[in-house]
Order: sequence, then structure tokens, then C-alpha cells
Amino acid sequence: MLTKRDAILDAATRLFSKKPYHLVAMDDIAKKAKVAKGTLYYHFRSKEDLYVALLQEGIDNLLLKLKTESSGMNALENLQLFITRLAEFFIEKKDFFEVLKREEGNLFSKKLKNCFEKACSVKDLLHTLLTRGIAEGHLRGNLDVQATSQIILGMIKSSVNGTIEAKKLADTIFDILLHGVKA
Amino acid sequence: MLTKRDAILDAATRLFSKKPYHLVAMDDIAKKAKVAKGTLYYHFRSKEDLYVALLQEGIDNLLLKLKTESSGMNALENLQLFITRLAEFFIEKKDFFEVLKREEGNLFSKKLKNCFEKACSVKDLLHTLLTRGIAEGHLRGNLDVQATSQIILGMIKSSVNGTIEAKKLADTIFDILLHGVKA
DNA sequence: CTTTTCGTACTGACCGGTCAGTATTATATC
DNA sequence: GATATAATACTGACCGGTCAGTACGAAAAG
Repeated sequence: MLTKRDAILDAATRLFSKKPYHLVAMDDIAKKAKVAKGTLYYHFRSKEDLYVALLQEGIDNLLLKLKTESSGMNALENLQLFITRLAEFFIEKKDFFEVLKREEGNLFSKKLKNCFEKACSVKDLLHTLLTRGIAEGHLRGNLDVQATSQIILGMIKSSVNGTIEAKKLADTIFDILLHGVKA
Repeated sequence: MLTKRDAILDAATRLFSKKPYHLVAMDDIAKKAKVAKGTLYYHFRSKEDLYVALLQEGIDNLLLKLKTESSGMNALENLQLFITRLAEFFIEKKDFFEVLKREEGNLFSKKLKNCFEKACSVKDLLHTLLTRGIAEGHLRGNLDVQATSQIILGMIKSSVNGTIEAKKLADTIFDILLHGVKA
């Protein structure tokens, strides 16, 4: 059985994935989590704190998943693994990803900004991966690593928008990255 | 000189580009537009109406820009033009794009959803473009057009996130699309 | 005189946050 | 093992601030 705290975060995630921050009332969260409103404030100092905790823990989970061993692979294989894992994560935790994606453009508070610096390390991971790929000679030397990592993340993020399954998207992304679109 | 109505929409755009919907008060908009609060309600039925009008007109502008003549070009050149124009639009109307991007994940009302179906025609344009490219033999026949157009839009959207200039991003995007990342 | 704009005051729903009290579980005392 | 004490977890009615929207008279604008 879930602890109350986890039940709260879970309910909140589902609600925040459907509506933006200010349209989700603490009463709604309490109701969905089958918990009294006061309990929310027992576990979290404020609505914002709850929200940040939710993002924080989700991001931590993601980083954990992305960092697990990938030894004995060249940069290309690593890149494919990275993309696939990200896609997997987004299927598994679709609601969380929805929240993450929505939040990214907002960041209207200090606490949230701090929290998101961590998320940027996803980008850093990719950055490192690409740099290594160039050094190893598997990737073109004239790639702008900064721009490219940003673009690849953009490609992956697009996966949640549409109606296409994430697996197919991961494959297509990798395919385009490898061969381009030209005939 | 701007009409009052335009001044209002302009002020609102700038405010909504910095903060999400519910953190922008009608009083703020009135103040920034140097207009009495009542004037807002003279031109727009409600806050939501104002917001929708703002998005509506912005999207109309964008579509107008994307649709202008591109005759005598093959699909690849057209694709490049498409990407460049989108990037240009986002530099020119950065504030509006910020609002657009933030809104995309939200859509918490009927009116907004209607408004956004129009925005989807940006995707349709790209879809058509790719299909034609394949027919003409400039693009690989085994591309999943649906997935690919979604991915390309994702690439372009990534341009606003980061610190990189949009022009460089547009170039990098087109480059990756043409040649892939492999050495 | 009709339309548009202004300024200011006002209303009321809604929602984040509080708090006094209750339930539950753990720990000590006889 | 029964009883008292403490610590923690939880409850929900209530309060106070905020803000969309209204009211209205005056006054520019055309």
C-alpha cells in the first residue's frame, strides 16, 4: 500500500498533468488522494512545495534511469540507448512527463528554477555523449554539440504531443539522426 | 499609433510571455496598456476571450507568413524555407511564441481548443511538404511522414528554450535533416 | 448624440493556508 | 498485560486575501 505522502504526490501528478498549476486546487488533490486537506500541509509546507517535490522526485527518477550502466558500447549505440530509455520513461510516467513539459516554459519561482537546473543535467548527459561520439570518430566533427543536443531533446519531447506511439517515435528519431531524410 | 485594442493585445502578449495565465491580472494588463480596466471589457467579453483573441491573431499571422509563395522550388528547398521562416517568426515575435509554446500543453477550455486546431495546420503544412518531397523523389520513400513532421516541429520548437540564436539552430536543424549525425 | 475612454469603487466567488482537536501508534511505568 | 504518556499522523471547518468582472458618472472624440 502507498504511504499517504506517495498517494498525495500520485494524485497531484495526475491532476497537474491535465490542468495547469493554478487550476488545480489543493482541495482537488486532497479529494483525489482520499486525504484531508490538512494532511497535505502536514507533508508539504505549501502548494508550491508539493509541486516542487513532485518534479524533484520525478527528475531524480529519470536521471537514475538514464545513468545506469552502458559500458562496452560505442557512442552511437549509447545514443540509441539514451533515446530509447527516455522514450520508455515517458511511456511509463506519462502523467509526470506531461507536467514536466508544461512546467518547462513557466518557472515562475526561485524554487522551481533550482529544481530545473537538475533537469538540465539530462541535457548535459546528452552533451557529453555527443562530445565523446565526435572524439571517437563515430559522429561528424563539424556538429555544433550545444545546438545538436538541444535539438535532439526537442525531437524526443515531441513524442508526447501526438498520437504516435513512443516506440515508433524513438526508432524514427534515431533513423533520422543516422541517415537524414534525403533520398 | 496603435489602436487601443492593439495596445491591449500587445501589452497582454508581453505579460503572458513572462508569466502564466493565472498570474497575469487584468489590472496588470490595463496598467501596461495605459488603459482603464473597463476598456478591456469594452473590447473583450472576458479575460479568456482576450487571451484567445491574442492567440488567434498570432496564429493567423504565422500561417500567413508560412503560406506565401514558394513556387519553382523543389521539396528540399521548400523544407529549408519552411524551417527558416518559422525560426524568423519566432525571433520577430518572441513574446507571442513564448505564449504559444506555454499554452500548447494546457488547452483548458473549449475556446482554446478550437483556436488550436488552426495551429495544427502548421503541422499539416509540413506534412504536405514532406509527402510531396517523397513523391518527387527528393526524400526517402520509407519515411514515416506523420512521425517525421512531428519530430521536425519538435526540433524547431526547441529553438526557444535555450541560449542559442535561432538562426544557428535553423541551420543546424536543416543540416542534421540532410546529412544525419554520423561521421 | 453616439461611441469610446476614463477612474474609481464595489462585489462575491474561489482558494491557499491555519488551527484546534481527534486518531493512531510507539514507548515507558507499575 | 494493563495503564499512562508522548509523539506522530491526520482531520475538516473556517478565515482572509486576491482578482475577474460590474457599476456608473464624467468627459473626450468623432
